Amino acid sequence: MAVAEADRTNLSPAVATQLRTAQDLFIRRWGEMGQTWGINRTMAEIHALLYVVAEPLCMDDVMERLHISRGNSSMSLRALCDWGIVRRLHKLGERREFFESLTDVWDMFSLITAERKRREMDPVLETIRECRRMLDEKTIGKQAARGREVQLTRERLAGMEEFMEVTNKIFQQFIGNARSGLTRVVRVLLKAF
Amino acid sequence: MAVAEADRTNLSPAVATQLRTAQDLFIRRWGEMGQTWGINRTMAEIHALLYVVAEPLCMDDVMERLHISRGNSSMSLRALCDWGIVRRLHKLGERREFFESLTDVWDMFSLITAERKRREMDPVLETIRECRRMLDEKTIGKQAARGREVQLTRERLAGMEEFMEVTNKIFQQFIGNARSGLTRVVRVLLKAF
DNA sequence: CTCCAGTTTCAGTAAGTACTGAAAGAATGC
DNA sequence: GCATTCTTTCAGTACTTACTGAAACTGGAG
Repeated sequence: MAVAEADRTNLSPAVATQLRTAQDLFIRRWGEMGQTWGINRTMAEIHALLYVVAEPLCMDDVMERLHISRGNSSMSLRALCDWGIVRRLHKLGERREFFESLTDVWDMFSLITAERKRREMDPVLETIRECRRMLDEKTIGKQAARGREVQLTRERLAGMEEFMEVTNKIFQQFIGNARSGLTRVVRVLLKAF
Repeated sequence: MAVAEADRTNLSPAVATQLRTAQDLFIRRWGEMGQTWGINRTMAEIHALLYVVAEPLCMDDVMERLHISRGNSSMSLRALCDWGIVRRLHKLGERREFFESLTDVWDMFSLITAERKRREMDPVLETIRECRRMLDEKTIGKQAARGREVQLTRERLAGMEEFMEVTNKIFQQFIGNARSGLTRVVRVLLKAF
């Protein structure tokens, strides 16, 4: 149990409380932020917990600490593992499984970015291309393609496509490069401006 | 009315249908994407509509085109204006108001980025700093601050703070620079890697 | 095989969010 | 002043998403 583990350390009760308070504050805020970015609160909280305690926890630890049900823990932990930002961990001689967060924030960011790009940006980009195809000369004829309204819409679609392609390229730089990539990016940027 | 306006143009019915189909497809996808990023679907759809038709529309146009109520239109349009990505527009001799989207995608991105940074990242960063303060030597004493668990949590919080500070700086570059800033960023990046 | 510790699944429900429609409020013109 | 046209607000409701808890499942030990 986590309790037994806590006992191993020699934190005074006052310090232990302070530690927990600080962790809880972080967890709460992280959960709130997740929500506004389209990540469900509990999932973000579990992740924050695993990240901030910096030690593998089992499902019961998570349930107890965040006051959530077994079912919820199970599903959320699975989702976090699917994202790749949490790992399952077998301790030798232990029957139950433990979970730990990735350590490196930059790696986490890379994983999340890559996944969201794939899930949410790529389909939009594809749709925009399809919309443009529906309005190009080959499809509706040269005459029609010159109509004022068609022209306007075509321009807007083109503008959006260009934008998304560029942001895609930026993401591409982050993905795979992770920490080294990002810090390099930042160095370059801060110098360039 | 928008109908009268459409009549002014000489689109064949077939082309008009095709145009509308393409626009609707874009609007739908944009709405879906918005949802997954924590923006409500209708708001994203209204924005997509105003952007893609590239002509000012009045509230009734919006209601009719997206099949939403007057109340919903009113609130969503107000929110879009608050974000600054949609503008109110008076046509001379017209009683009702029209709405148009910003034209430049890069400007839109800047506005949204700035606002989300302010609303969602800054408070988190402040919280992390507060958590760190709760666990520093001055607050809990030198001895306690060296406890294993306290150390671990402190390291994690520090890692996250560093990350958020760097991403903040990147955002900072975009905000205000908008198009020129971003394209410059991209050029630099593509050269550097 | 059965038992048991641990995990997953999922129907039902609670909580939260978005939307409508009607009523109140503004602004314009007579 | 009143009538007309357009906009906003908000209580009530529909819809969506998240969560629980119990039952089903899994795999190791006896």
